[in-house]
Amino acid sequence: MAQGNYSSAQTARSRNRRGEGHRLREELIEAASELLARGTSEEALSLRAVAREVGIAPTSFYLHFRDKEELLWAVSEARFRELGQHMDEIAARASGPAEELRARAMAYCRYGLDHPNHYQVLFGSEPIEKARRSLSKLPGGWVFEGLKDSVARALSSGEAAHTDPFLSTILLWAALHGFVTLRVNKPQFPWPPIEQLVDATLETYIGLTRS
Amino acid sequence: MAQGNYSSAQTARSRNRRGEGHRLREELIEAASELLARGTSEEALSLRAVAREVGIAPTSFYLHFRDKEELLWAVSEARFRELGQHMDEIAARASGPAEELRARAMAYCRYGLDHPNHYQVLFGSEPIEKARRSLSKLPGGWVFEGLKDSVARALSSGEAAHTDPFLSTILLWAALHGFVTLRVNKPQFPWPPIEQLVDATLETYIGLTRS
DNA sequence: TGTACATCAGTGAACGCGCGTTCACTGATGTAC
DNA sequence: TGTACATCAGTGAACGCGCGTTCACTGATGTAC
Repeated sequence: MAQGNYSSAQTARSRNRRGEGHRLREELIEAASELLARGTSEEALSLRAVAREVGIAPTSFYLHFRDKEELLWAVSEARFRELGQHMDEIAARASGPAEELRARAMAYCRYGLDHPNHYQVLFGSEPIEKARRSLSKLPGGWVFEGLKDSVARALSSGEAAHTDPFLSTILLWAALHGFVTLRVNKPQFPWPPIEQLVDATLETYIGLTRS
Repeated sequence: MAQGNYSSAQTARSRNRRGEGHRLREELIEAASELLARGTSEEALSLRAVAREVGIAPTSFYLHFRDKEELLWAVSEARFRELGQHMDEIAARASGPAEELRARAMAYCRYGLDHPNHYQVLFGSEPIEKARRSLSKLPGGWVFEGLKDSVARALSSGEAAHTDPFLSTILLWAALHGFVTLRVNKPQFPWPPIEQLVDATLETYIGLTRS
């Protein structure tokens, strides 16, 4: 009897109860994230590897996703939620708009440096849907909006109240993105501590000075 | 008679003359670059596709490279040279340190936006050799050095002569890198013109004002 | 000047692998009667 | 309470593909004598 051998799965999987087939969808998303976290690149990630990780037959993948793109879309939704929550939590502990913005910026960098392959899914590849959407409907757009609000509060509480928050946020975002991705991709470069880079950026762009 | 069919090659290739086998090496580098320019991603690039493009048997690849990594290393050397020359040429036409720095920064962005997959090879992936090297020996390190010199000249000719050129160059580089990669990866985002972003960056980091 | 030969530049068949995707199928379980 | 059945959650065999890599080979050409 030639039985399937999905040996990667930790526990022999038992099928979901009737009406709970959708749970497999979440399992697939988390398995894909796990493989990414373990070092598989977004491009190298295969459906078969994800199925193996979950402990199902390769064909069962199609019960919940049309293809890899649809899976990665779902992964990015989940990871964006995670990044957003992470930033909100850290920011909530800060006192005052300046510290909050700094906390948000640092949380963003930490997430990218600690989860480079998840970060890559979020910001390092073209999303599937090319249709134009409003900014907040864009995948992860609300993370940007959260940052922008924080920038706006910091600006209006400081000396640079006249500066355009939208432009400032773009400049800040691009800087943080640059720090994260270059540091990940060029680890041999003599990088200063990330805090120094973030502080220098906030100081020059937003006019924040370290308290 | 079953002959190999390397149909991708434009012209039927004739073998190199004795003592000129090394020419195939250059052909392979340029073929790989061409495929990247046409949209194949760095990861998806295959030895067989490169061989097909050149018009040789897949096995002939091994006459000049051990594997794909070695090929990509050679591609990045060639493309770094190209980027450096491009920046130098554009900078040479500028008048004064401020305009020269602006020209360099814009040339960097233009290169990245016009050749996203080449840019990806240069700055978007980990190089093979992990050994620590001096900055100028790092692949493309001299491009950074050129930018740093330009930053230093602009700084000392302006009002911010006290600022550290090394740190300023890192901040500038990361900002430019962020503009390029985010714009490429998130084309649906309402980006302002690249010139506006670069000018705003130079103004805040280096203290340049648009003449 | 003629020829044997070494070398150089590349070939061609073959391999095993993992992949995405298809198709018809299975077997447990909840439900209608 | 018992049972037939529909449905749901997932299986398993099979396919063709392109890939990296191996190995022994070929055939043109320059060179030594």
